[in-house]
Parts: sequence; C-alpha cells; structure tokens
Amino acid sequence: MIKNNNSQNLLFRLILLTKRWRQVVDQQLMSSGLTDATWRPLFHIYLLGNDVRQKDLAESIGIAGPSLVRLLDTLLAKKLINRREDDQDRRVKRLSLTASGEQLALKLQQAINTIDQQLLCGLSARDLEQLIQSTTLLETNLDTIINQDKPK
Amino acid sequence: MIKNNNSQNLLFRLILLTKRWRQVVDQQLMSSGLTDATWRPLFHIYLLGNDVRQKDLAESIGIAGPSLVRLLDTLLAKKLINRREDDQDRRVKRLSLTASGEQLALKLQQAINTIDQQLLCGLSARDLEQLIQSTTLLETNLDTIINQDKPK
DNA sequence: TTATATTCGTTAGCATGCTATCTATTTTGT
DNA sequence: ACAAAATAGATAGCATGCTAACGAATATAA
Repeated sequence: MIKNNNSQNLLFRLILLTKRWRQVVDQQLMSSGLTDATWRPLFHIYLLGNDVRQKDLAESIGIAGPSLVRLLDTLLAKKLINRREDDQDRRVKRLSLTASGEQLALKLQQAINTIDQQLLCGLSARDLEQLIQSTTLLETNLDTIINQDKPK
Repeated sequence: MIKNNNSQNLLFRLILLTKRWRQVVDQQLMSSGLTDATWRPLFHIYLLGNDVRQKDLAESIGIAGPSLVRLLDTLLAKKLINRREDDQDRRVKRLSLTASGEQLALKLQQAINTIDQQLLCGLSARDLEQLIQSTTLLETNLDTIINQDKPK
C-alpha cells in the first residue's frame, strides 16, 4: 500500500497552504480590529460589488448562511457595511460597504496584493497560467463529483 | 484598481477548493460515524506512522494543540487510537492506531484515493508534476514570509 | 546544584463553523 | 384564486477552531 504518493498528499498540502496564507493576511490586518473570519465577508462584498445578496455572498466565501449572519452582525456593529431589504423581493437583503468599510477593503486589497506578490515570487507568468488552468480543472472535476451524487 | 486579477483570486479559489474536497471526503465517510474534523487526526496518525507525538500530529494537520486534544478524546472514546506516555520524556505522549482504527484508516485511504482519482481526471502526468512543483514553491515562499516577521 | 527558562499536553473560555428549524415571502401547480 | 412547495434570512444549539493560562517534566545556565 502506497501511503505517500504525491497526488494523495497534494490536497492536504493545499489545505495547509491556504490556512497558513489566511493566517498571514490576518496578521497584517490585525491592526484593523478584524479577524480572519470577519474580513472575508467584507472583502468579498467589495469583490462582488455592492448590493450583493447574503446567499450569494455566503456561497462566494464558502460558508453556510447561518455562519454568515453572525459575521455580518459584527460588521454592522462596526458600521462597516449596510444591510437593506430588496424592494422587489422582500425576503432578500442586500449588502453594501459603508465609506469606512470601503476604505478598509482597499487596505485589505493592498495587504493581499503585497502578500501575493511575495507568495508568487519565482513563479513565471507561464507557470502561473498553468497553475490557474490546473486549478480550474480541479474545480470542474469537483463540481462533477459533487453533482453526480445528487442529480436532483 | 484591478479587482479581479487572476493571481489575487487564486488563493480564494484554493480555499474553496480544499473546503469542498473535504466535504466530499466527509460525505463518503459518513457511514463510519466520523466527521470532517475527526477523521483527519486518525488518517494523519496512519500517514505519519505509529507513536507520533501530539505536537507533531497537530502541526501536520495544521491545527493548534488544544484543538487536537479534544478530537483525540473523541477518537479515544471510540477506541480507534491509543495514547501512551513516552518512557524517555514523560511530558510527551505518543499516539497509535488500534486494530479498528487501522481498519478505518485503510477505508479512508481507499475513499480518498477514489476521490482523488476523479479529481485529477484529465490532468496529465506532466501537468500534475508541474502543479506539485508550483505548490512546493508556494509553500517555500510562505515559509519565508512567515519567518521574516519573527527571525527569532 | 539550583534557579530559571522551555517544552508538552491540558483546561477554560471565546469565536466561528455546521445542521435543523422557524418565519416571512414568493413561486408553482391546479 | 388558492393550496403547496420553494426560497431567503434568522435563531438555536452543537462541533471545532483559537489564545491564554496552568501543571508537570525537562533543559539550560549561574
């Protein structure tokens, strides 16, 4: 039985890699008063554009709806975001950044850009392109795996 | 300001990818009664070999010591692992799999192999090699980033 | 040797993830 | 139109992550 073939460990390595990356970003952002968990919704509102729905935001971050609700409460209390009802569909709530939220998002963007620049150091443009392509393939395959079990 | 350049989103995509991968593995293992969090220590004891120290196991999984303690308690209660004191250094405790723990680890290995095979479908041997190399580079760079702040 | 610092695992308490369930609203089917 | 199903978000309660602080054992240094 082969225990340590490369492909098998790859996912474990990626789990560790992303976890440590988040910790580094978190450390840079410590001064802002936000934690690992709370800066992500903020930043993804920034990425997805204002007036995003909570459901879409949760999916983008990769957490469940109820997990997001509490984080948004925190961001609301800090006056970094707004949460307003939709006129067309009153079940829906739409999220946007306040002025200070926007400001913080820009700071986050800068921090992440700096870290990513260091992280990708030594990777050629072609290597990066290849890496992104492989990632896309893995995402597609994972979609297939997940959907084959529940064809709906 | 460029919001969606590829390199910036790569890490977010990897976070999501690994999270979904864990959910798929978890789903396959549901019948075993273990959760996402508990099968990882079990499997990593299997990967690292018996008599691994708790500290090393925690580092391998990427969780903090106290987080591991509770998971090990759970695994102990299910009689899947043993935890014994070291003779040389009585601070240290060493972990090993019981017979049923070993059996479960093998089942896990099989499930992960099957999933990974589907996941890597369409990726050539050369692409995989390249992907692993890039991952290694990212890991090295991350080490550098983390260590530059605390030279100790 | 002996005082001090370090290391390993644990406990305590909090932050954040989940599923199950609820309410309000909208959509669908007849 | 109206009943039934589906959907969005919130709440409750539990599982799992963290840091801080502790005790026991070991390593280091005076």
